Parts: sequence; structure tokens; C-alpha cells
Amino acid sequence: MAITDYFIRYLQRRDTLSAEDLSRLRALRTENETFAPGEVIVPVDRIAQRSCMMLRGLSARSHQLVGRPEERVITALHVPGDFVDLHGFVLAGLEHSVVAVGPVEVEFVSHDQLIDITENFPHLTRLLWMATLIDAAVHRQWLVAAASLRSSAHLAHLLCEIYTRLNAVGAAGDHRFSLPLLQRELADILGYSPIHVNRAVRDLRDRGMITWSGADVKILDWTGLSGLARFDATYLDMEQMSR
Amino acid sequence: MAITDYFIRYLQRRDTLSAEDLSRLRALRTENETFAPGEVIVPVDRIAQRSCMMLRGLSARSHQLVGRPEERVITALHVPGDFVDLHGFVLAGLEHSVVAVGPVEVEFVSHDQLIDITENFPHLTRLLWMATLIDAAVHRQWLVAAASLRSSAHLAHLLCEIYTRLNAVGAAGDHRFSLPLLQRELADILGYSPIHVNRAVRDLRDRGMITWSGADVKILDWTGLSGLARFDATYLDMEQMSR
DNA sequence: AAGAAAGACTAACATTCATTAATCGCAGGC
DNA sequence: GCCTGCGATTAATGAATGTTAGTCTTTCTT
Repeated sequence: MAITDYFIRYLQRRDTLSAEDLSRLRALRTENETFAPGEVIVPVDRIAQRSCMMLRGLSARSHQLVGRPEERVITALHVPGDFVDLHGFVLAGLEHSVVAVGPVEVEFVSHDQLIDITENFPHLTRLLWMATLIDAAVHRQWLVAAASLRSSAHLAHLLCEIYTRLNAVGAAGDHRFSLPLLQRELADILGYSPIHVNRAVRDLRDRGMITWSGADVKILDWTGLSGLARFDATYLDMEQMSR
Repeated sequence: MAITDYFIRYLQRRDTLSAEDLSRLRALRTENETFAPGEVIVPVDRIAQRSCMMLRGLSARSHQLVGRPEERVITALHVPGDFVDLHGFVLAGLEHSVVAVGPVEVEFVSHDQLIDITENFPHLTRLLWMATLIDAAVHRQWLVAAASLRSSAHLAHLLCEIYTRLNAVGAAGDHRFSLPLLQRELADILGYSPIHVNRAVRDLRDRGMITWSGADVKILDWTGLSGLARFDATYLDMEQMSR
């Protein structure tokens, strides 16, 4: 997989890239880096000079709670092809950090190249914009899930979403995928205690919907799992459209 | 207040607008419309040809739950100056509707004018992008609040945020504001039952932190309320910065 | 092979929140 | 001035989730 190809595939799934758009993307100079589980990929609060695309593994946006330094909330997960902190290009510093979940490989793109794109490639700019808007749509869906689903269904929704996103970039198939999340980290995502997450995992297992051993997840009953979660993938905006 | 002036103030609070940017914004042709409480301003699912800016009142992004038509979740509130469904310009249809909360006045801007801006005004384009990214930051903060705060503190966080945003555009002051939300609608926002919302409101009242009668909210103890909510307004990204 | 550490898992109990069913209070219609 | 409807409020009960305190595997270390 050559540089930025995952992200190009991400875009091409949703719009047609012109020859100029494509060659501009292919001409991006990037810095490749790897991170061990738990390492900070993008620190909180600092105004960065670059943003990173996921190449391999899983990363998370982690919010430290004020006054409770040992607690955190995870507000997003990122799979290969995601332009993780693209929003850091426009905002005045991020209010969260990005950390590696499991081993991670990313590519950094300098912001001066993004400035060039926004100055000279309006269609490509709208597609970058779109990528951040899809992230926002995922945020909204997490809010809907948090407000309307109980523990097992809430967990089921997360599994359906992650599988759909991994599958969309070819990083999962046959209803199997690798999810190197600890139950403690799942708790930070879902807003439950680790013990309650354990109950939810056991419930989905007892219903025969999934197996989960180590980092290996297999969805045995997609219909049942997605029905329980009332999962509808349209919010991931994976339709072709001219933008 | 002339056309789009609220939104111009919203942008100027965060960056410097060049004379060209300003005149382009002032040249926007808009359609002014008013809505009664509960009316749909932007319907779900349809690919729109225009997006709307809030001029007066309060509106909400409302997600209908699949299979439960009487239930909904509100994932965002919008105050004057907000470019409510700007994301509809780039996404392939919205997965939520926008409804009026109390009486509302908005201005619609056609998407062909937004195309023109993205083709010819790169700095202004980045500012429009920024507006949608601030919405996303608010989504994330709501996720953090939902995961880490119990009922009273969660409600307190919402009140702190709305007051801060209203105050930033001059639509509130002296720790007073109008919030025409029913407790049932608050429940759709916070993910609680209406009864539990009532308990939270009573709790904040009993602590002497707020009064709330009809649509009139007064924060009596800002320090206490924002401390309870662990509210930190930096996520609203209200700092001046060149983007 | 023994020990240690980390994560998964379980049980018992406490707290938070949902549900159901009423009552209360206010505003509008007649 | 009374009725009516809607929303706010309260109480009682049960379900969902948190907390504390462990045990059980597995894996790594020595």
C-alpha cells in the first residue's frame, strides 16, 4: 500500500477524483511513523503543524477530565484511511489527544501542504471538509446511541460501526476483525464502568451474537447484532456523489 | 440587525475577515423565513439546495429513532449566529432534521453561492469549515458530558454551554437567558426520562444555583454551576487566530 | 517451575435512573 | 367563572448501572 492510498480509497468511495485531484494527493510529502499501544500520537492543546492519516491499527481521541486526571473519555475511534486530526488544521488547538490503541502506523501531512490544497484545489478542499463532517456524523450517532441504547445494544452498535468502517477500507471481512481494545478502554468509550462492559460483552456472547477472544472479534449473527443496535450505516455517508 | 450580521460576528470573534471576505459575505442573497415552535426547518434525508443561519430563537437537530417513531434524540442546539446545517452543503443528505424550539427566524443561503465561495475565497472557505468543526467539538463535549456527568451536573453543563454561546453573540447577559425548552425536550437532549430531568432541575434549584420559570433561566451561582459541570469553554474555540 | 502482573471475570451491595400513576398549577377557550 | 389540556411535579417501585472486593487465567519474568 503506497503513501496515502487508503485515504484516496476513502475519498473515491464517496466522490470522483479528477486527475488533478489525484495527482495532488499523490504528490503529498508525508512522514511515516509508528507508535506502540498507549503512546500519544497527537498531544492535546498544542497548535500542530501537521495532521495524521491512519495507515494501520486503531487510534482513539482521548479527553482528559479536568480535576480527575486518572479518568478519560474516548470520543472517537479511527481506522486505516481516516484523516484523524484533520480538524487540527483549522481549529485553534485540539481539546483532546490522539492515542494509539494497539500498534499503529500513521502518515503525517504538513499543514502548509493543506493550505496549498485549500488555496488551489477547491473540489479537493470540499472532500477534506467532507471527511471531517463524516467524523461529526459519527459523533452524532454516538450521542444517539448513548441516549437511546442500553449496555448490550450500545456495545453492539459500536461493533457494527467499527466492522462496517473496517470492511469499507478492506481491513476486515467475513464478519471478523481485530479490535485491540481493553474492556477498560471500551468503558471509556461507552461511558460505563469496566465491570458493566464485561456484563455487556458476556450478554452478547451468551446470545450467540459474537465471539471475542483477545483482540479477535467475530460477529456470528450480523442480523441479530445490527437489529439489537438498530444499526443503520447511512450516517457513514458512503454513497457516491458529486460534491 | 442586517442580513448575516450575526454570522459575521461569529466569524470575527475567531479570525480577521479581509475586506474581500466581508464584502462577499455581505453580498450573499438570503431568504428570510420564520417558524413556529415544533416546525421542521430542514427535513431529514433530503439533499438540500440551501443551508440556514439562525437569526433569532433556538433550533435543534432531531434524530428520529428507527422502529420507535415517537422517540427522538436531540444532538445539537443552535443559537443566533450558528450556520445550522452548513454540513448539508457537503454531505449526501442529513441523517437528522432541524426543528424550531420556540419561535425561530432563519436565513437560507443557496448552495450555489457556497460553491462560489469555495471556488474563489479560500480563506472564507476555511472559516466556513471551522464553523462546522466547532459544531463537532460541541458534539464531542456532549459525549464527554454524557459519559462522565450524572444528571444534575449534566444538565448544569448544558446550561453553562448555552449561556456561554448566547452571551458570545450578545443574545444573553447578566447570567439570564431565554430557553424555551420543555422538560420533555431536555430529556431528548440529555438522554434521561422527563421525570429524571425534573429531578435534576429541582436539584439545581434546591442548591440555589438557578431559577427557571417558563422559558426564563437565571444562573444565580455561576461558579457553583460551572464547577459542578466541570465546564471549560475552550472547546467553543472562541480565540482569535489566523486560519 | 515459581512468582508477579495484567486483564478477564464474578458476586454482593449501593446508587442512579426508568416506569407508572397520580396530583398540581397555569393558561386558553367558552 | 368554569372547564380543559398541557406541562410541571411528586411518590413508589423496579431495572440498569456503579462500586468494592475479590478470584481466575494467561503471560511474562526470573
